[in-house]
Amino acid sequence: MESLDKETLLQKFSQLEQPLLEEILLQSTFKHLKEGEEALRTGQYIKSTVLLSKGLLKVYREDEEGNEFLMYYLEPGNACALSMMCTARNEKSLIMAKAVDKSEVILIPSHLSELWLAKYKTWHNFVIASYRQRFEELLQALDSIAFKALDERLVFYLRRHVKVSGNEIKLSHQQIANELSSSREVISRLLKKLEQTGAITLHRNYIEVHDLDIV
Amino acid sequence: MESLDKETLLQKFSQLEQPLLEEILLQSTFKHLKEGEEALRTGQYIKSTVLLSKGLLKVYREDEEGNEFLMYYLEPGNACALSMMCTARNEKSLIMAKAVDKSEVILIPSHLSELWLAKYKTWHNFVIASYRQRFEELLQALDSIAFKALDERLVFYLRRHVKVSGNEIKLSHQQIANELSSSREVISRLLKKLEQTGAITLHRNYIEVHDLDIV
DNA sequence: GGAGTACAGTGACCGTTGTCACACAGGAAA
DNA sequence: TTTCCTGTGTGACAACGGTCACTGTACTCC
Repeated sequence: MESLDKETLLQKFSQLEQPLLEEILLQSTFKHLKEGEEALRTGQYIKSTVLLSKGLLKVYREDEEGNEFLMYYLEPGNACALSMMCTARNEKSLIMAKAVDKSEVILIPSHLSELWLAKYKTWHNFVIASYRQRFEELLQALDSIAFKALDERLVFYLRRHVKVSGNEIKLSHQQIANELSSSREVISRLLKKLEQTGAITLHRNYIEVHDLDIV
Repeated sequence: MESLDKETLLQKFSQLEQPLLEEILLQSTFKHLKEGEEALRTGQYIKSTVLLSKGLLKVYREDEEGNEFLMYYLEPGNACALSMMCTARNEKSLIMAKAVDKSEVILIPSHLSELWLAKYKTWHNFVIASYRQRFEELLQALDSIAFKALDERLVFYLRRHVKVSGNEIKLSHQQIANELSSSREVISRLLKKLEQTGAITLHRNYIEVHDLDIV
C-alpha cells in the first residue's frame, strides 16, 4: 500500500470537510486496480467502504451462467453505495465491480465509515447522496430493460458511454452484447441500423458516435 | 389524524429502542390508506419517512405509457427505503407505492428521522438495514427480468405473493400481466401450463398455489 | 330468468431476439 | 507472403411473447 495522493483526494472529494479528508489520508489504504481487474465479487464479504479516486469502475450483476447486466459506472469522486450498505453489518456483496480502465480505490475500514456518519456531517450527506444517486441510476437501468426494446436499450447504453468516456467507444460488439446480456449478432445488426441513420460510424474495435438524439 | 396504536407499533417495530418508540408515538402522524390508494407517486416531493404499520404496500416503477414493473412489497414493520433517501434532501419520489390492502402508514417528519440517526443507534441500524434489504429485493427483481424468461418470472412472482399473502392469490390474470408488464393472454397461457404440471389450480379471480417448487 | 359485464381460454399471426453456419476483413506474427 | 486470430456482416431459422379476434363462462344487477 502506498500513501494516498492528497491532491487527487482534495479535488475529487471537495464536498467533504477538511478534517475528514485529513482522517481519510491518515486512516485509509488505497489500492491500484489494473484494467479489467475485479474490485468486488458477488458473495465476497465487504470489510471496507469503497471510494473511487481515479479511473472507472463498472458495477454489474451476474447470474449463474455468467451473463452480465450493467447497473452503472462509478467515476472518480463516487462511492460504491452497496459497499456502504454491506459494510455496516459485515455482509456479502450483492454485485460485481470491475475496473474498466486502470483505477485507484480508497478503502475505508468499516468501523471508521460508521463512526464518521455521526462525526462528520459532510460524510453523512455524502453517503446519503450516494445511496440516492446509485438507486436512481439503477432504476434507470431497470426501466430500460423493463420497458424498452433492445434497440432503445442499446442507444441508452451508448449514451451512458459517451457521458463517461467521450465519443469514441472502444468496445467490441461482443463486449456490448455481454453488458446488455444479448448476443453479438443481434448487437451487430442493431448497430448497423444505427449507422444507417447516421448516428454512429462503425470501426473495428471502436464506435464513433456522432449524434444519438437523431434516432 | 388519529393517535397511533401503541400496541401495533411495539409489536411491529420491536427492534427499535423504547425511547425512540415513545418519540414516534408523540411526534409522528399516521394515515389510513384504502385498498388501492396511492401512498407515493413518482415525482412527488417527499416530506416524511414512511413506515408501514398495517396492511401491504406495493412498490413499483411506472413508465410514460402506464406500464408497471413491480419492485417489491412492503409488509408491516418495513420502511420505504426510498422515502428515507429522498427525505434527507427534500427530493422527488422515484417510485410509485400503492396500498394492496387496507393499510396504515406512519409518517415521520424528515427533520426528525434525520436527527434520530445520530440520536438512536437502533434507528440508524434500522435505516441501514432497510436500505440493504430493499436494494437486495430490487436486485432480485432485476435479475428475474434481466436473465429469466417470462415463465420463470411468473413463478418468481407467484412465490413472492405466497410469501406475503398465503396460498390463495387473489388476482386476475390481467393484474398479474400489468405487474410483469406483459399481456393477459400470455399470462393465461403460462398459468395454464403451470396448472398442467399440478403446481397451481386456476379459479376465477384467484389462484390456488400447491407447490411451486415442482416446476 | 335474462341481460350485461368482467374474466378466462384459445387459435392465428407477426415482429423481435437468440442461435447456427459461414463468409469476409484487418492486423499481427512468422 | 502466408498464416492465424479476432472481430464483423449476414442469411436462415426457431422460439418467445405481444396482438387480434373470437368464444366461453361465471357473477351481478335488473
